[in-house]
Amino acid sequence: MKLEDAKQKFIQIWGTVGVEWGINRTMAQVHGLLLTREEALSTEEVMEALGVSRGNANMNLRELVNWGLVSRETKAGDRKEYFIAEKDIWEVAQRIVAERRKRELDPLMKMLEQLQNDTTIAQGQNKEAQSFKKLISDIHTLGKKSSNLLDLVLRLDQSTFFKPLMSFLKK
Amino acid sequence: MKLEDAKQKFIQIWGTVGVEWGINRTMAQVHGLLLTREEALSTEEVMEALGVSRGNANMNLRELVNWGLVSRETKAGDRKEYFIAEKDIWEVAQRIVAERRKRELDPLMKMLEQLQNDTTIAQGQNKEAQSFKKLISDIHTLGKKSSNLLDLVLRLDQSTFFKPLMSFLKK
DNA sequence: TTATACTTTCAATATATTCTGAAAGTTCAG
DNA sequence: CTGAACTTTCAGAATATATTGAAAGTATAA
Repeated sequence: MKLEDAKQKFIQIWGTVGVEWGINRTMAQVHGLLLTREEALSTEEVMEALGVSRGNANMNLRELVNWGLVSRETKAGDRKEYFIAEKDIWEVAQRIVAERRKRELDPLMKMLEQLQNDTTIAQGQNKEAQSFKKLISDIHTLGKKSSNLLDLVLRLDQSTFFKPLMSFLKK
Repeated sequence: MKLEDAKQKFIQIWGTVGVEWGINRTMAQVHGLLLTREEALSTEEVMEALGVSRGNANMNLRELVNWGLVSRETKAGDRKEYFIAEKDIWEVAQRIVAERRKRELDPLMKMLEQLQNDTTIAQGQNKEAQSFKKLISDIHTLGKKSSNLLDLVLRLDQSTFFKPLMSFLKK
């Protein structure tokens, strides 16, 4: 398999993975494309390589920059902007996890707390109300624990994670 | 806030969370509904409570059963099937994590391995090919480590996870 | 076996998401 | 300024996903 074909295949795989993770396909493909390139690419080059429109390329590049997965570069004597992906895959994973926690887990916790307040004030002590409160509380606790676990993992540095320092992770 | 309103709000929240996680809204709402009910509900009751069609209710209940989040029940002298959710939230989380790993992470690893083979055979030793191989290998390694970490977490029992036994997770 | 009670399927429809591309906006060299 | 080079926006079109509901399928009691 030629190198270009392999890169192309990787971009497709990355796009599919993105969709499974609830990220849009083009955004993941643009990310995949930039991961395979050492040099920064212009919007034009991304459009060309993936066959997408200017608007689409622009929007997804911006979103990748927002996620901290891609950064903008400029070249002297050139007005274009160029885009380059963070290549350290541990850094990439950390940013994705951090971003998703911020967007998904944190708001859920807030909503559960709100619901806990609303429910605590007005409920009687009947069995049905009790078990509903337990449900909310259990989910909240699990969310908090998961969040703490993510913190722990994010605080590990790459070498700690990659080298089998924790015996748990060996094999 | 009345208990019924609070339950209703919880179902909406759960639906929204589901969508963010890439699960369809109705499936998450049905799950939310069943989590709030001690007794098993029939398809009719789910249709009624959420205002969805028979086909939709049927399909999403089946999918929840596939995920192991809901089980079927029958009552003596009654031909209907009833559905009841697993209430142990730790069990719920384990099943969701296990299912997503099976559907998302495992296939990704397979595809990366395939790509590694394809690439190793034919590539030269130029710098570009080297860094592409490193990219694939880094992603593969990270995936493997993540998978091992998930295994560890799934092997913990609830009390280990919920009680602050691991000093890491305290606070 | 037949009628009834129930479950499942799936083509048509509705809804939600993503993409396009031309126009408007911005920046900057000259 | 002015215009060329570039970026951003956004209404409409295309695509993908979810839902409906009637018809077909299945199981059981009598």
